[in-house]
Amino acid sequence: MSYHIKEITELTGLSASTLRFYEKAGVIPFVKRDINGNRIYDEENIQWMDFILALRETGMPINDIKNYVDLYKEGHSTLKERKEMMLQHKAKVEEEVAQIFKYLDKINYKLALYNILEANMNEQDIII
Amino acid sequence: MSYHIKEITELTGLSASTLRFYEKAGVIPFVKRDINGNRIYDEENIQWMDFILALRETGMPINDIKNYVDLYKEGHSTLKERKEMMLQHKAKVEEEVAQIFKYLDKINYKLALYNILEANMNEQDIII
DNA sequence: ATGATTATTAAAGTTAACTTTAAGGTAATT
DNA sequence: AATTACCTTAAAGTTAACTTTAATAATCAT
Repeated sequence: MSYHIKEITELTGLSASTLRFYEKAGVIPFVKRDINGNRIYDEENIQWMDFILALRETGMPINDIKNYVDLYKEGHSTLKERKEMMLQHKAKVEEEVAQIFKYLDKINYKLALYNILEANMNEQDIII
Repeated sequence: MSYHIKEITELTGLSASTLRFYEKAGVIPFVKRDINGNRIYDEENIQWMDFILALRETGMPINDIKNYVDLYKEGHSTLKERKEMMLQHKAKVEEEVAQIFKYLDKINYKLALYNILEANMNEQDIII
């Protein structure tokens, strides 16, 4: 199965210009063209995008993703390097999530205060 | 206790220019000045910053934080509105964290593949 | 065969969140 | 008295990640 850019925008939620931008930035490799020069995406492209989006959505900069893709293009000799990149990225994301939980605690504390304030205000309504 | 900007950079990890930028953007309210016009931060400022950083580090845009601070300045009549903001932000952050976990699954899957590939390569080393 | 839809490119524009620069003021140290 | 270490402002510059624009081309439906 092969798809034109419009179908990929619907599938990924990315705009056509973003898809072109990513391809030019070296993030989406091996996109073929039809006779008119229009992009044609196959299953392999879609699988790549699925994974690349996981990297982007977890905060990996596009230039780092490009570096990862470049290593992939070089072949199996770069396997260890790519694995190392993934391990480091995973560790970074997990650290960030741990931080977010700490910050969520502060937000929850604030919400608890709001609830107490609200309760007190209701009491006054009754007393006065 | 009161502090100059240098001490606050050490305390928060934010640069002096970022602190000035935040203040100008309406994110850090009620910062006083000494006789020479230099900023003086007190405990209340520091507590605010601590909370404001929780909002920023969980992805709230600076302009939204400014709106929140503006509501706070308006007084207790905006309590419900502020609570609503916090509830929505909390929900958004929790949704984002849930997404990140899904993406981490994909990264872990990739890592599992790398481990299998590595194991197979070692086997070949032994056989050949 | 004409208008709508879809695609292409290169280049310029946008936005958020800062950072840097330039020009200057004050205060303590040597 | 001069150097050092702070601080101030306004304005310009930076970076990442896109988006928009402009000019052009192919294909499809009426």
